Amino acid sequence: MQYRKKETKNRIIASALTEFGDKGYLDASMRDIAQNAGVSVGNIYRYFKNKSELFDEIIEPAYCRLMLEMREPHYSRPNYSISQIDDHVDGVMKVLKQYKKQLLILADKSKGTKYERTKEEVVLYVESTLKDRLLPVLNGKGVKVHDQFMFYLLSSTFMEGYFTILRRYDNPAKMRYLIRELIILLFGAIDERFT
Amino acid sequence: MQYRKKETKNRIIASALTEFGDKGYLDASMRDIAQNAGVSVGNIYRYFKNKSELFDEIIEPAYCRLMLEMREPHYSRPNYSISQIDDHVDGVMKVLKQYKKQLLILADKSKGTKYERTKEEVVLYVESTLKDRLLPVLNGKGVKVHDQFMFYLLSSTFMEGYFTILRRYDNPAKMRYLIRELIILLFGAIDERFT
Amino acid sequence: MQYRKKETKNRIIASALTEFGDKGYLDASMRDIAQNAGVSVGNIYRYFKNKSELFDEIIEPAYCRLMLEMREPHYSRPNYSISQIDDHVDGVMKVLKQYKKQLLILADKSKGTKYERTKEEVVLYVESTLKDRLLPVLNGKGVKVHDQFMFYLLSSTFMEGYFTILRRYDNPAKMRYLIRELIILLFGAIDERFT
Amino acid sequence: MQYRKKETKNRIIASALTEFGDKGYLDASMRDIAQNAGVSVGNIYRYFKNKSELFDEIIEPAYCRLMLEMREPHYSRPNYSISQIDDHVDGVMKVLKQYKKQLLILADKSKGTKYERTKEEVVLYVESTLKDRLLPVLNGKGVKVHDQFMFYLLSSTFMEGYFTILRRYDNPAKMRYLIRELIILLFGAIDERFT
DNA sequence: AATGAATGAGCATTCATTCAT
DNA sequence: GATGAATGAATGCTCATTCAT
Repeated sequence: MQYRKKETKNRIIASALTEFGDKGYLDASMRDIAQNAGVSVGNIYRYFKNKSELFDEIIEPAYCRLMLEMREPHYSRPNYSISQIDDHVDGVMKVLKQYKKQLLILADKSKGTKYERTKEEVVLYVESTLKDRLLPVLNGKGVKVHDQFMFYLLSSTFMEGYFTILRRYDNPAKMRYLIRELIILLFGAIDERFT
Repeated sequence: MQYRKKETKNRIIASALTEFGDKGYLDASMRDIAQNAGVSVGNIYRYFKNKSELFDEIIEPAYCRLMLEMREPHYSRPNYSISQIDDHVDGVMKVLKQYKKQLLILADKSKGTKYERTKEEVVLYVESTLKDRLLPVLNGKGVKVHDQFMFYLLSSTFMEGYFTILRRYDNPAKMRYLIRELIILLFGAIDERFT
Repeated sequence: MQYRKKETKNRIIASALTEFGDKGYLDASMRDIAQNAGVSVGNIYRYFKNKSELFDEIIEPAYCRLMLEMREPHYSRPNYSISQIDDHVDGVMKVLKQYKKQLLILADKSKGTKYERTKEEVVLYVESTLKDRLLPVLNGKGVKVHDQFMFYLLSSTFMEGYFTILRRYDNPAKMRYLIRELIILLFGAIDERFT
Repeated sequence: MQYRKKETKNRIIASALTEFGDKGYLDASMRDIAQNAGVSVGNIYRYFKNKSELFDEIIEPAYCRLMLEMREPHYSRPNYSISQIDDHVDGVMKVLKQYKKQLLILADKSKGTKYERTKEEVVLYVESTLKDRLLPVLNGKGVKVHDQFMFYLLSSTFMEGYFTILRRYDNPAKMRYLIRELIILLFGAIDERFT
């Protein structure tokens, strides 16, 4: 056995995930986390230095995984097709299966933590890949993009679509279907409008 | 005599708008609102009965205006055109000019108040007008909509687009342009996809 | 006209009398006193230095009058008769007509002020006159009083009887009748028991 | 392990009893209770939900015991004798031994709580038993009672006598003796006067 | 003489965190 | 390893008092 009991730690983490997901970092209560974990308040502090590090330890793996995933080439290759969309969705689904709760917390419940800008980071990243992919095409066709904020808007809108799906569904098949539709809706759309 | 009364109230309101906008209702601090307004804690309570009514008094006019606006016929008429989009954008712009900060608070920072479900209300309303408008058209064309959640997703995505624009811009002309683009992007898109 | 407007001062005093009588010194609210006097908060402080001196100024005359009255010889003459009781009641009634509210405040609502021990003072004084009057008689008859606290108890009981009457009735004739009955009840009683 | 828990609770209760007894419910300060108990403010709230429940938890047992005691038959049997007085005194003494401080708080320091009318309740109850017991006797003797308020006055006076004894003495033998004297004084007296 | 806006210390209560057991 | 008792700073709010007008 290790220095800390794995099972206790897991119960704390599970309880914290729910609490952070329900109330957000700032309004989450250590007492409630302890209670729902069936653990004493003090004992949490044997496993985690404080509320902030409890949050970090729970959220960091999801954050890292997300950052890695975002850098996968199939999110930024310069053209896309149905099969590429499916690569994309496959990749996303793998992350979601492991980290759905954490990602929702990252998106909306991380105010007051060092992760509070994660959603914005992702949006900015998606925006930049959108630009890389679409601008050359548009320039090649002589289209002048009047407002580059449209890329940001599209990116942000896209991400919110994701989170809307995440919040509603657990069924992977369903999620996969809807994400696919969302991509086609938005990026089918943007290609047509700009090209 | 009124002796600065109006000006103090305005300073409190301005400070509260910022505080609620930054931290949300629950995490906003009356002490901080007072401090940033350059006013003593106790003095706030001359103007507002308590934290909850301070929030209400600031947010309610925006909420009412929003609800009225939403019921305007040009948001739900059964077909749309560029000129109708412009009606829509005109209406929205009038609300935004007055209530931008308040609407952003309504959208994301009103947890713990009676307004906490406003964004969801609006999304559901938009969803239902979308269905009313598109379903007959689609049925008329023999298109079978496989998943009605797409209406919700589109509605939610649309609203988030709005709020993204709001957060970024203050210039009305700019906002008008972007909202117009957003509508064309999403609803141009959806018509094509479903029809 | 004097330095301060008499009428305003009177309105404040009347309002304060009611407030102190209802809630006692500590729980009385300067705001409420001002409101019920139809006067601004700040203005009270032109007439009275602070809450404590407002109380003092209202209560002091009654206190002084009470102390004077208590020293009147007919309260302590060494024997008593129906006519002496009537002297007593006459004296008391004169004080009550002027100072009923104040006396009730002195009795029960002066916690936190320098008058908080007034009731006790009076009880002790009555106790001592009781002793002066009865002890010689009792000794003369060879009666041994086992517990001098009985004098205190009788005195205290007597005073509470007074205040019970005061609280209930405003009609002087009624009060006079009841006070007379109370005296006969208690002091008729004590004479018989001890003699 | 319970680790001082019981002892801390007792210290809080003791301190609260003193504080409520000194200042009354409304003016009692949780800070002061904590300080005098040698406990931090927050810790009180581990043991008692709030000020109101701290008061209730301390006072309720005394209140219940008092109400039970009051309904004992020997307080209302239609005639009385020395032995019955001793039953009465025995009963009262048992309550007093346990709940002296609480009864004094109930009597004078419970404004702002659900117990604020307890003394009045008791007085009214005693008044009604007095009437039940004396009126038939008086009617039987052809005595006309001119003013029924005398029953209330006697009852109130009697109760105040009780509380006067309570405030002064802790010695049970002493209290027993004085209560006995008080009853004989007042009810010896009343019988003679009315009969 | 009067107003009522403004102040700030005080209140009851909560909660992340520490620590004796 | 674990408990939960204890701490104290922070919160929303009130109120006697002061002061600019």
